[in-house]
This record gives sequence, structure tokens and C-alpha cells, in this order.
Amino acid sequence: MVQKTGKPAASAKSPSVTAGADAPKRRGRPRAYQPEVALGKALDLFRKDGFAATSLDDLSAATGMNRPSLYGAFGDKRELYIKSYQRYRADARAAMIDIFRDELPIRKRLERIFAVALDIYLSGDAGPRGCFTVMTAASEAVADPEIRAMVLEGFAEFDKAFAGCFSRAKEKGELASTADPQVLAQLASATIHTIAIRARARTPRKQLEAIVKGAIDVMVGAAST
Amino acid sequence: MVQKTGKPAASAKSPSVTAGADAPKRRGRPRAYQPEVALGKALDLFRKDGFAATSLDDLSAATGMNRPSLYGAFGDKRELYIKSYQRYRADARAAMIDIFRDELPIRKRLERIFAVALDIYLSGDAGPRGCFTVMTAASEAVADPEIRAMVLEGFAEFDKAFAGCFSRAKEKGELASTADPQVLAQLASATIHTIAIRARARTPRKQLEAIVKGAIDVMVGAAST
DNA sequence: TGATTTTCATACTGTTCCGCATAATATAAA
DNA sequence: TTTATATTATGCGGAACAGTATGAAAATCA
Repeated sequence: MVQKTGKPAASAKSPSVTAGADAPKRRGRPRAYQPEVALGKALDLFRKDGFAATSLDDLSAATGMNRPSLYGAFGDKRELYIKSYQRYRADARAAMIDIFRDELPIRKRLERIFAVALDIYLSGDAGPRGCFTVMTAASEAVADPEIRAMVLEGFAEFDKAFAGCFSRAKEKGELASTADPQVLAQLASATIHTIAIRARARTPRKQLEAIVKGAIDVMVGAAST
Repeated sequence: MVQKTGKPAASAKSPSVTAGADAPKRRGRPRAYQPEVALGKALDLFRKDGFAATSLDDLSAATGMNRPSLYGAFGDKRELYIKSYQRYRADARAAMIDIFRDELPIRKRLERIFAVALDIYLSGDAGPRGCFTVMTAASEAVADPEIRAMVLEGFAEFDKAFAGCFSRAKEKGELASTADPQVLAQLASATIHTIAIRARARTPRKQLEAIVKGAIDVMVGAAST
């Protein structure tokens, strides 16, 4: 009695995002897709091609869901885009949060953060996909208040996280007493932005790493190596 | 008997960029548009909406040229996009080149460069238009080699110009002997990129100026104020 | 079993898209 | 004038687009 329809939902992937807890015995025909997986595919597409250049047919093909199912599960194209972006942000946050929290020497901390960022930006079968925020969301942000709010929140989140790192480093005496954590944080964010953009234009990883290294040198003080 | 057609050959293609002096006496029905003006309008549209979201009807309406004329003058949509981008780059270069050359103190020089950049990114009736490179060209760069080459060249151009500034400043003793012009140049470019992106998300000018000021402080050494 | 519910699969609607074919129009040359 | 040339203006054609209507399929419940 281990059969297929025993308890499909609660276990496997985690529909926790939408369905609060368990889904005990749904009533009708079972879904042929996993919402989380499908959203991941949609995210990849939007990130690669942007909003306008990604058609619902493309999304349908990539997710394996036909268009009516897409609408049923995620709403129209814009809603799907926004949910994809939320998912991207959640993934990125999950990949970074531990490093931001770890009590490492500031230099090491920055190195790890930027390394993870590079991993994210350079991944992709058909070339580097860059950063969702920088590549497409920022463009949509001018005209769409909801997307704009998310983008600004993303910037602020990074600024704040970096500022926390520099503040603590300063407390621990790793930085000069004249160092301004706020300013350094904005420089760190700027470094994130510049590697995101350059990655998209296929700048080789080595070169991006050199940029990161240079930026870290300046931020933590080249002398303090 | 040189005439036969006056002197078409020399000026057949473009009666001078600004349609200045001569009247070449073109043969057929006169154009109802000025190519340079039309290209400027197209550039605005592409910059605002990106490649995919800008339709030929939009371009036709904005330029006042109907579609066949657009094709005749600029080629297909992609060609028009590339020409728009070239024009953007030329405009930006023209706006910056004098400042990059002027022998001002490094701090002043940087201030002026970033001020011009902000003017470019924040202009626009329907909200800030951001930077063409960062907003749309970088996205297209993954898949389109020609656009990618232009984008990379643009990055390199900025890096080099900034590096020149820092090199000279170092020679003049404005910077610490340990300063690395290359690294500082990449930081300056990163600052350009971060304000371009943030501008697109409607970050207020004051805030962008604060970011610029902080970055300059770090780059030229806050102490040397 | 049969009724109910939920999803899948197909196909349709009306619009918009890009690129071009055709014809009308306005100038210079003969 | 007439002819040649270069542009404008109209609009077609096939494809792609977003979103939806309709009915078949697959599960649970009675």
C-alpha cells in the first residue's frame, strides 16, 4: 500500500509556499506537474530572455504545463513573472544568508559572498544568465510599481547585509576607524552589480574574480592583507 | 562635364551628420524625416522598453516614419537597434570625452564625470531611462555576438578612460603610491553601473549622488579631501 | 458502480507582430 | 513637357502572441 497516491503532496518537494500544510487527498485529477519545479523552469526562461521576449508557449514548453494549467496555477504572464522573481530572490537569499551570518574575517566573508554571486550569475547551459534583478527586473521597474518595490527592496537588502558585515568588522578592529560601513556596503553592492552585468556579456570568470579581488582589496584596505 | 548628377557620390549616403552646409540636390521625392532625428527617437524608445517590447509600429509612430521608410533607412529591427545603440554610445562619448581629458584634480574630474552620467541616466519624460548598455544591450549580449562585442568594448572604454585618470592623478601625487589605477578604474566603472541600475528603479538623485560621493571618497582617499 | 471534482488537452478568438509588395507622390533631369 | 528617380502611403500575409472556452481524462466520494 505504498501506492502512488498515498500522500503525494505533503512529502516530496514542499508545496509549502502555496499550500500551507498538507494536502490530504486532493479531490480531482492529480496534477501532472510540481508547481515548485515548474516555477523554477519559468524563472530560468524569464531570466534568460526577459519578460517581453518570453512567450507563454516557451513557458509552456519549458514547464511541461499547457497554457490553461499555467494560468490556473500562477495567473497571467505578469503574475508568473513576479512569482518567478520572488522565487529567484528567495533562492539567492538562501544561498547567501549563512555566509552573511558567519563570523568570519571580513575578507574571507566577502570572498565567499562574491564567489556565490558569481556562481549564480555564471550558471546556465546556454551561456551565463546573469542576475534576474539587474537583467530584467530593473528594466520593468520603471513602469511597474510592484516590480519596482521588489527591486528596491532587493538593493536595500544587499546594502544592509553588507553594512552589517562591515560594521562588525569595524567593531572587531579589522577595518580602519575612519571606515564608513555604509559607504563600503554601497561599494560592495556596486561590485555585485558590475559583475552581474559583465557576466551577462560573457566576461570570463577569471576576469570577474580579478575585479572582485581588487574591490575587496580597496574595501578592506590593501595594506591589511 | 563632370556633372551628370552634380556631385552625388561624395555625399550620397549622408548629407553631413547635422545636415549642414551643402544642398546635394537629391533626385527623387524629398525625405519627410531627418535620419539623425529619427534615430534619436528610436534610441529613446529602445532604451525605455528594450528590444523585444518595442514594436515597429511604436518606432514608426515615434519617428514619424512609416515602416517601409524605416526599413529603407535603417534596415530591419535588429539593425535599427544596433544603430540606435551606436548612436547612444557616440552621444555618451561626446558628453564625457572633454571631461575625461581635462586636466582637473582627480576628485573634481570624477565628480563631473558622474554628474554627467547621472544626467544621462535620469533624463526622460516618462521616468528615468537608465543606461542603454546596462538596461537592454547587456541582456541581448548573451545571445547576439555583435551586440556583445559592442557592450564589451563599452566596458573596456570606460575602464580605460578611468584608468587613465587615475594614472595621471598618481603621477601628479594626488593618490597614494600604493594605489592601483586599474583597480580604481574598475571601481569607478562599478559605480557607474550601480547608479545606472538604481536610477532605473527610480532611486532619487540625492541618494545616487550620495553613493557617488562615498565611492569617490574611497577611491581618492577620504583623508585627502 | 455512478456522481463529483479537479486537472489536462485541444482548439479557438481577436490582436499584434514583422517584413514586404504595390501604388501614389514629389522632385530632378532630359 | 516627359522621363527617371527616390521617397511616402496603404495595406496585405503569414506567423506569433495572450488569454479563454470546451470537452475529455483521472482521481475521490457515495
